[in-house]
Amino acid sequence: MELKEAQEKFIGAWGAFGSQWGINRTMAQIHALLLISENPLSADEIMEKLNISRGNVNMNVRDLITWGIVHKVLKFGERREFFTAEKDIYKTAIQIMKERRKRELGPVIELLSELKNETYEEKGGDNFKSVVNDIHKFGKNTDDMLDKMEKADEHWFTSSLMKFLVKK
Amino acid sequence: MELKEAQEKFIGAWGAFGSQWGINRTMAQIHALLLISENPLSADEIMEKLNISRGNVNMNVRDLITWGIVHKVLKFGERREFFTAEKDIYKTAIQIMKERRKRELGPVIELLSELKNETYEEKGGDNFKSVVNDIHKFGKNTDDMLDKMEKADEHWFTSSLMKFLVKK
DNA sequence: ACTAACTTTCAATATATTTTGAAAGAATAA
DNA sequence: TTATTCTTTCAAAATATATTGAAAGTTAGT
Repeated sequence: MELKEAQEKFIGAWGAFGSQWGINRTMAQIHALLLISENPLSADEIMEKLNISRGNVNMNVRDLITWGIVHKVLKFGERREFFTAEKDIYKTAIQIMKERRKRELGPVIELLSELKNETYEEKGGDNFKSVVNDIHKFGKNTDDMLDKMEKADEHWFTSSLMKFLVKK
Repeated sequence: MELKEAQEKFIGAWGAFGSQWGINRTMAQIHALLLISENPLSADEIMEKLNISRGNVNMNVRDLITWGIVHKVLKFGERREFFTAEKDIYKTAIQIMKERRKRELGPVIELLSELKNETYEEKGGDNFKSVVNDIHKFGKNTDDMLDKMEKADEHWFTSSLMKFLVKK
């Protein structure tokens, strides 16, 4: 196989994978491209390699930056901006979990707390109350776990956690 | 707050949450509705409560069934089918992880193995090779972890794992 | 076999999301 | 200041996804 072909397969797969998790295909592809590039790339290079418009590159790169997994790189004597992705896959995964936790899990847990503490005039709704309680508990557990993971050092995940879980 | 209002809030939130994770809003709402219903519901009841068409209910319910988190319930003397959701939130979460693992993680790991074992004529692509290796390793770890979780008993997650992770 | 009750299918339609590209905005250099 | 290079914005267009509903299919009772 040619290297280029392998790289394109990788980018395509990463894009497809991302889009099953609510990340748009192009954003995931840009991430993949930056991940495997030897050097930071300019907007023009991304446009060219992925065959997408300038506006599209700009929007998705900025979005990746807000996710904290892509960074601007300034080169001396160059006016343009270059972009690079965090290469440590562990850090990247933690960063994504951290963001999703903040953006999505947080609001849900808040609503569940609210519903949990609410009182109702009517009788019934026992199953509703118990489901809300259970999900709230589960959500809190998950939230605490993610909190711990975020605060843990870089290799804790693969060392302690994985050993605990996998015990090979 | 009225019970009904609380329930609608819950269904809405669950739908919004799901759609950020690649699950369509209606499917997530049907799931939420079945989750909090005291009794199994018929297609007509789902149509009515969520204000959606018969075809939509049918397709999404069937999809939820293939995910293994909603089940058909037959009532004696009733010709229609009724549907209910697994009420144990832990089981539901494990089931979703199990399915996603099978459907999405599997294929990606397979591609990564393939790319990893590939040999290239050209020089270079060192970063590409190392990224493929790292993601492959990470993917395998995650896969092993999920495998362990699936095989573990029902309360392992909240008991052992959570205690290990959270240590409150 | 026939009918009534219910379920499934799927082409057409509606809705939502993504992408484009040209114009406006910013930064730097001359 | 003015030109040049690069970045950002955003309305319009393209694309993708979800939904409808009527027709076809199925099942069970008479």
